[in-house]
Amino acid sequence: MSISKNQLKERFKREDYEVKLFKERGFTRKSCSICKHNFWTLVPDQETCGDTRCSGGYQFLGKKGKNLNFDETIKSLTDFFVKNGHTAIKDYPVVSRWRADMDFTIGSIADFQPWVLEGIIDPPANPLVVPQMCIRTGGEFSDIDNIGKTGRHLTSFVMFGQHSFNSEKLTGGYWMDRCIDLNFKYLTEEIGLKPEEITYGEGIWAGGGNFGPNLEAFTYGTELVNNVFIAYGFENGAVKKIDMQVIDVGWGLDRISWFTQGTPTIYEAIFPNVVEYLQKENGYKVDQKLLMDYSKLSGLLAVEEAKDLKEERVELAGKLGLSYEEMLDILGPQEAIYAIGDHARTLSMTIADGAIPSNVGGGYNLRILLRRIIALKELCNLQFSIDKLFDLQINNLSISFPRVKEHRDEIHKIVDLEITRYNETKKTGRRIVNQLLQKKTEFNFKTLVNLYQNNGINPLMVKELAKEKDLEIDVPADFYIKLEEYFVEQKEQQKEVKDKAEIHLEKDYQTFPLYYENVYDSKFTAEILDIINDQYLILDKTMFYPTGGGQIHDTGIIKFKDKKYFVVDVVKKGTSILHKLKEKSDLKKGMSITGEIDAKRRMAIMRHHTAVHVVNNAAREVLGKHIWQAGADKTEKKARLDITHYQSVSSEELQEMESIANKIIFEKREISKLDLNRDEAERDYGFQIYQGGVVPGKILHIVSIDKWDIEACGGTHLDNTSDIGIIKLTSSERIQDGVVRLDILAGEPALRYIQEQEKILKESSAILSVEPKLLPKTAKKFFNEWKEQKKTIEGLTKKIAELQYSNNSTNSEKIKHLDVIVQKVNGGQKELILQATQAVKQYPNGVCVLVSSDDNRVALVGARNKSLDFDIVKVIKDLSKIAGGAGGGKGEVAIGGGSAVDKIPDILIQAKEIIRKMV
RNA sequence: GGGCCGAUAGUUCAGCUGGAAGAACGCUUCGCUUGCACCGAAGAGGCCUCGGGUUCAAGUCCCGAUCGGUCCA
Repeated sequence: MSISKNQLKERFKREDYEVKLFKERGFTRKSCSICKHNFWTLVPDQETCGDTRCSGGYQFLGKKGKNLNFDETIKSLTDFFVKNGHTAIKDYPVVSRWRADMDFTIGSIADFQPWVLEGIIDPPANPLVVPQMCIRTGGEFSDIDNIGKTGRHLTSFVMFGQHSFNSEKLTGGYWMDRCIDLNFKYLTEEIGLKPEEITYGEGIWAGGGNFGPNLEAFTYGTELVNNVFIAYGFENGAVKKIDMQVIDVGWGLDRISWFTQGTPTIYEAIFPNVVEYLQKENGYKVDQKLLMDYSKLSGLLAVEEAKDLKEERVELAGKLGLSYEEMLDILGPQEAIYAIGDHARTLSMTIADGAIPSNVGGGYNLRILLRRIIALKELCNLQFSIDKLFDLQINNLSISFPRVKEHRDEIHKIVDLEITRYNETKKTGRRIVNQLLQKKTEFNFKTLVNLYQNNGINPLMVKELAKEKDLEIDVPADFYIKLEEYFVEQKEQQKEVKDKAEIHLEKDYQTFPLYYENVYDSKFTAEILDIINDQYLILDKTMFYPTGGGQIHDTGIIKFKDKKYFVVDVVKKGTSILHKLKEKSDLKKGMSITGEIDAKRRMAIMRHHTAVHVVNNAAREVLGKHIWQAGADKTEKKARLDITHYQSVSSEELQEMESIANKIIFEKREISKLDLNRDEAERDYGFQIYQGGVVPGKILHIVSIDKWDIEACGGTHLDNTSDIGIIKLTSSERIQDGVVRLDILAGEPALRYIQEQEKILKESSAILSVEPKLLPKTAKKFFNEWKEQKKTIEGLTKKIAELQYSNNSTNSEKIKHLDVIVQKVNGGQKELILQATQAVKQYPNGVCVLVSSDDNRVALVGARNKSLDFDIVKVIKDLSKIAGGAGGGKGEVAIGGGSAVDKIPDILIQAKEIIRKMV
């Protein structure tokens, strides 16, 4: 399946690109004198293809055209294509919940993957156009660091998708001829280009295992739009025409708008008021001619080719007649302003669609964007209000995407919270670096990596902090490259995921699901379509729900005549539902069986599942409109609901949700279920229905709780909320930044939980002989008393020790010049230490060994007077050996012990013996 | 999704190869002074996050959980 682009290129010949328009108008096919790519033009002596590099940069800057702003451009394109037989559909959210393989919508075609492109469901219209806002925070197109520097890169942009779908069963589609006709027509008639100003460059597009030819429209040194024709794929290594051939034209809407206005950069074209605001607040003005020259050259920066951007920019400065430093000085703030505008726009859009800055997933990219806004603001010492900045971008976006302004409050709240968190991190970072500086730690690579990875302090920050202390720190120039290598090493060590052994089906069977008809039914009859390995039963229809959509499968029995077979697992494979029997069986294809699901278990599962839907909206009511379901799990015993939220849920909030959820039960709300076509459902209810994430298939099972919650959900649900009985939210935890997990019990398990809690409460209060109401107060009292008594004991032990050894009449024994005390006492290790040290204080030549049997173990402590030269550690070590353990210590005090309690008398004798031998 | 780091007094943290829980600030009381981190003295304040394990002995070593931070895709 891996064929290089060059190999692909050989496949496509002149006839693959020569569309009707080229023949009719007399376009000539030429090879670009610079990049050698083929292109089509109406100007016979044109030498170059028209791409930016080959044309020596952008030629349209400063040249006003149609002057279409962002929103006018959307309208212009929409009107044109609708007029030409396309249906304009509503754009999709930028958070791509319908796809498991990515976080954000990265292209208009993503709206139709995978269901439409795989032919499973029909496109909502054919042909169609969609103004799709897209987010790209990384990759070759928009390395975040380049935003603002190249004049053309954005992290959010509208890809105005023009799509035509062609397959055997679809009608209305068109292919290359009409596509290029329309393309040419729009560029000439609507944008006002002269036919000879347009060239079409030949290219190959490849992605996702498919490929096809593409024609890029160039004019005035810029690519305006790429017409992609996805036609081929691979099968067993051979190239094959695919069943669904798609035209994927993604009009770079922001760029078109820029082109028609001829502003220095794309940023002035699409959010002029933001650029203006940021400049005005800072009294920043830049020479327009310099800016224009700079922008023209910036367009040449070959970011895509992974060259060293800095090197190129040094060159660029030279061309402007400036040194690199001068350029940064003069134009740096301008670049920062562009980037800040871009980032605020992306954040507004993504948060509005339900994303939250976090430490995992797509949320991390958002966190980086926000932190860049703050970092750039500080780096260039810019003055402006973050709130105002976001308000401006929210207003801008809301003209064409009105939903953004509905989320204004949450956007501000989340942004504020993130800024607070960032400041905290920086504060901590400052402290850590200062500590390291004080300790005169060497800032080597390892230290820098640790600071960066663990504390989020990048080398630049370290350098700055050091500077504040008048210290110069050497940061390796290739820090990030080295870091990259370090990551690669780590990655190689990672293990592969083990894949489960799966049942492979030879063919697709159709099992009709009975479980939607009447969810309270439990008995049915069916015919065996097939049985695999004598254990996996496939029926023509079934009431057994297969695991899916976060809901666990049913269990039950299959009966044939008088024989019973237990169903222990149910899974869905395509359109077949497999019933796993507990044991291998003698059932055969074609037999007629009766089935019965475990109705009690099913009921418990349904209670939990419906409860999850109820709680989901309760969360939205209590916490805010930004709440989306981020995952769920429903079983017989409990349910789990993960929701998107930017901070931990307090116990008060949890209780409020619980109250609201139970109110919905008391109100006996009806639950209706209906099957709708996917496109109809999306149209009527919006993307809110995808709470549960990816729902495959053409027909969606819509579950609707009266005036409360509507979701596309394949699970089984009750008919009325009152059937849930009771909902108990037992806990909430923040499983990651931006995601909170709620633990939910419904029905019987909820009751059992409450009873269990009550039992614990009663048992606890019985121990303390108080009524449950007084438990907290009493517990507190006891805890405080315990603490006080602990202290009293400590004080008393000390006193006892002082008293006991204060008079010389204690049974000390002279061994040579030493005053030796050997005693069996009571107490633990700590008390022994206190007593022993007290004892030797009384004798200038004092040596003390104390033994106790504490908790079925021997505790041994030895001490000597400070001024004495005597190895007490050795004594204790030897004695501990007798006790069956070991000991040690340093200097004046030695500690040891063992488990041989019966050896204590012996130890007492040996202690004196050992000491005697040592002096 | 994959890593990494951290949790000790009210706060910020130290605690080495396991062996008697510490500092600074804050707090209380007294003294000296009354003005922008005053000074001096005394004192209170710790289930060392939780649960297992190793050990005679764990704040310290190992495993797990919880919470927090951070980096990458």
